[in-house]
Amino acid sequence: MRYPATHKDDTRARIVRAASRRFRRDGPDRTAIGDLMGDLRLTHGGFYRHFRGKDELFGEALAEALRDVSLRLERAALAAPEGGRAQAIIDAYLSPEHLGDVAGGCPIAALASDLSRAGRSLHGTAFEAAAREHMGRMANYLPGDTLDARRRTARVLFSGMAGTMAMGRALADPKRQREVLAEARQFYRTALGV
Amino acid sequence: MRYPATHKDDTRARIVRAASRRFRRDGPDRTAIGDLMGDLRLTHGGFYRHFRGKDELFGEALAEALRDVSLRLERAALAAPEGGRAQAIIDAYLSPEHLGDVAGGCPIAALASDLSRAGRSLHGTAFEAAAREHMGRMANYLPGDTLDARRRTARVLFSGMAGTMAMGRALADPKRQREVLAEARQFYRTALGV
DNA sequence: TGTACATCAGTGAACGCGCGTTCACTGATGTAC
DNA sequence: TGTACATCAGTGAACGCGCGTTCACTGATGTAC
Repeated sequence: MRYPATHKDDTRARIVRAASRRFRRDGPDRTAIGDLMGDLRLTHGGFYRHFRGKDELFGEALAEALRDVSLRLERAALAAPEGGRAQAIIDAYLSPEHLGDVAGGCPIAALASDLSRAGRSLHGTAFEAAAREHMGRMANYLPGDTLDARRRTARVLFSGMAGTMAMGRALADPKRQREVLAEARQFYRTALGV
Repeated sequence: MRYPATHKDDTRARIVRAASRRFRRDGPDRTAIGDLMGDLRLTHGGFYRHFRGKDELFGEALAEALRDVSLRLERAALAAPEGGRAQAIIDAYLSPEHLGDVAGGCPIAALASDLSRAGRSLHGTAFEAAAREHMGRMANYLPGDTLDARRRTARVLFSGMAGTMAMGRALADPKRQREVLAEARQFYRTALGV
């Protein structure tokens, strides 16, 4: 082989990482394979040694992005004292830093309508699994009597906060953006009683 | 003139209406001018007699869609008894009918990430005005001591419900979709105390 | 140890397609006389 | 009332561009002998 045995896996992983950022920033329709490969100083032709096509990459990139964000939120939760973990998650998610970092932020917020359009075609993909995992992980830090109730809360909370994040990013004025985030943090903390 | 004086305005309005449905259903990048004009049995060339380009149409179509939805929600509110209006709005928005009707539903839910990407370029457009109007109109039916507080609630509520709607549509199983809607209706009613 | 060969990640030209936009033209009707 | 002309919404060919995907080729390295 031309390259060490790990090289191909390495390249593949780097493509997924670059894609997860570009997809979040520009959306799937405005992300070109050529630009993506250019991020790694490669050319577009080589892409097909790693993926069947753009759709396959989209699913994987989305899943990785969500796992990333989810683990980051978990770290924020664990850094807070036991009683303040739900609040820590809400504050971390609805932070100005997150609003400013589309490319590294929550893929649900960055790609809400693309996911909605993908609809049934997402069924059974790595992203669906990652979403379930994410809701389960977050449920551990949310209030609720049963695990099921906490999972329900996670679904409503995270889809709601993603919507607010998307709308906040559409605002032109940074001051208004921060206000909306603050309003939402207040709202969700009160709603959850944390 | 070849056509009656009202004809051109008529055609323009019909283009906006068709566009508002196609944009919501397929997203701006997958909506082709040719298809759009085909909806009215016209050809693509004539489009430029009415609009400077696709972007101009996008802004107008979005604004009309939001005004439409907003007025529909207001009618739902007014059909309910005085104490139940906020609930009526939440129930109408988070209904299975709305989930099933992307093309005729809330453009914030249908186009959240496209709006987020549009960012500053939305500033000063008809859509921005329509969004402000919508939040103001809804504020009339929400709880809160001051108009400003009710407006804040409207922003959080509608961006949140839009996110939940987008995520709900991404689910493959209709039963799960209805569950998520019911959870969210419960959540927001409780949060607003209505 | 040295040599010939096989492998395969990556290259870049080419193909096909869809789409936004432009533009010369059409033809039905209103208007001027 | 009748005729010539102007108007302009709409037509459809054409242009230019970007992009996903394919494919023959490259060339560095591992392997066989």
